[in-house]
Amino acid sequence: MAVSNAVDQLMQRVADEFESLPRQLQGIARYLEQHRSSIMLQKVNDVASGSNVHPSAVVRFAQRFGYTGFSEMQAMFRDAYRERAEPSGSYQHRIRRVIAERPEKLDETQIARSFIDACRVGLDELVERFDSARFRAAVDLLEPAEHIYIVAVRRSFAIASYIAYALGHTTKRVHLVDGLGGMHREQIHSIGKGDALIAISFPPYGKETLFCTRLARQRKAKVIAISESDLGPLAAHANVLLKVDEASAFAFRALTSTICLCQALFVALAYRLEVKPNEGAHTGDYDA
Amino acid sequence: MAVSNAVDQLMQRVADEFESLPRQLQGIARYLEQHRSSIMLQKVNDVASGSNVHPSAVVRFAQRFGYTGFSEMQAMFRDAYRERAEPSGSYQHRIRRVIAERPEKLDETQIARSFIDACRVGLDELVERFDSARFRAAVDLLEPAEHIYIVAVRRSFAIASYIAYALGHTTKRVHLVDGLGGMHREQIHSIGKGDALIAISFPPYGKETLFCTRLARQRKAKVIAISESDLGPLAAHANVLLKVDEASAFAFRALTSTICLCQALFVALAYRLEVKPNEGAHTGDYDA
DNA sequence: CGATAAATGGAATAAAAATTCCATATTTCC
DNA sequence: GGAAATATGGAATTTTTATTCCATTTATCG
Repeated sequence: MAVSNAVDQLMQRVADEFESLPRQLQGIARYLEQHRSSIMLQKVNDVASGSNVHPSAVVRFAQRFGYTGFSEMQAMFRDAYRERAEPSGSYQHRIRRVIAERPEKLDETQIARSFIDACRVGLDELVERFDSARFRAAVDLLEPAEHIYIVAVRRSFAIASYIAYALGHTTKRVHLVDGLGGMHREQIHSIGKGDALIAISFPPYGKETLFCTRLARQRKAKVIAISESDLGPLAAHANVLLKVDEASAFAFRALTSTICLCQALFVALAYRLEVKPNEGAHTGDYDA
Repeated sequence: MAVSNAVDQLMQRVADEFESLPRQLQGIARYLEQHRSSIMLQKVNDVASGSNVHPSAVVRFAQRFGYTGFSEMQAMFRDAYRERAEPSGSYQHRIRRVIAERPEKLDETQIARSFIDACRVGLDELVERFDSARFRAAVDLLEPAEHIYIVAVRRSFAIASYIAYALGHTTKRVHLVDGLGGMHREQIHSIGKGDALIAISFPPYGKETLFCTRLARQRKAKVIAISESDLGPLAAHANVLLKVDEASAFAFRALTSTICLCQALFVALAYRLEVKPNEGAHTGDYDA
């Protein structure tokens, strides 16, 4: 966790001066930041290749920040690593230490780590319990639908928001039932046979979400439900239910497994539809 | 995902054959075991000195275990470190290799598992690179603010949506800059000293988000930025920047690490404010 | 638009580091 | 105890890697 001061100091200075660096030196700066843990192992040519510059540019970069050359700057990364070469302990060891210590008042770092650890466990379980047949069935239901409706409320709305955004990369007609102006009913009213609804809800279930799934089913649309159990009220109205058992810590339930599963669902659908993604590609300044 | 790697295999063979090694090679064996985490950084002369042998003995040791020389054996230590230190990069490289090597159609299950695995790696990195000082600083900035503004667009909007929902559990005055009716500017216009802005954006950055962070800073509000790098445009206007390096698979970037970090941030704030959560508790049918 | 400064590409050179090969020492075996 | 095999020390050589220095290109400024 606590990284070496010298590397932090260098990276801070690099960040401070970034705007005023020539283009190539900016590229080297980005490369160093992305690969700071392995700079100590790389040849000047590796850094140059990775940054799309000539090795002499890497030497100039180092000299600009006060080192005699790449070797001296690299030695600093290497020394920093040596200082902390003792293993920091496995995940289990660290979590046991936190539990054993358990100070009466947790500080922010401990809270954050516990929360993140709980989320990691959640993802581990997501993999273990992954139901291939249901997942494939969900993709099968989404693929032929021209219109896809999405509904979720409050905590889960973030997921619905993302799915709507992601589906915007396809040519599906996407209807996000966001309840603007209290118009959940009006927004779902047009659903019908041949359409699909993605409904996301967890206990205590959102009335709006339940209403939408019931109506969708009545109208012979396909319902893909995302929830924590087959035993909840969503299951009865769903053609397929994808189960997510979200982790929780400090009484707050995570969303990581749900967003992960939904992103995977979208990626699988995109793959099926042969969508060519433009995320990560710089398309002017449209994405964020 | 942790595999018995080449280093473990070598060390096991060395252990098996230890008794039958000449005295000097035994000394090298001990040295390697004691310093396995830093062999990748050492010159053959360093290993020789540390083992009280001549460098040529180290070359002979390596050759005895099937390597052409010290360099080849050392490269194996180095590669093992790279797998651990940059799992995301290595994983992304691996998944690209899987895609490249399998021109046949991937099925949904493979896509889902790969995506989830990438997200797990992302969370592992979130823990490894967790910056306590920055995280605490973010909580310190949010705690005293009466008004908290949140801005993110498109893909990242899901995160903003969740934060707004979560903050609804506190008595903060929450302003979600959702751009309804094209009114980003109007929604942020009231921000001022003593307020806080949470801005979430990744390359390519949202103009709306950048505008809001600039204005917030001009108005002397505190800006908590969530982005992937100190070198991006958000950093210049942020009081504190929380870094998230999201995994991506099949050209789609995940959101799991970002949502996880933001949830941890909220939980830490809630703890600081001594908020008593009602999530997970059945309070009629309000939550979902 | 031209002069000047800065940035860049890259071959030549320098330095560092690994390996080879051989003389000598030590160990093993008959 | 001596011959043969193996181990060891180390200088010379080779290979690898970093740095220097300069020509060319690009950017900046008046």
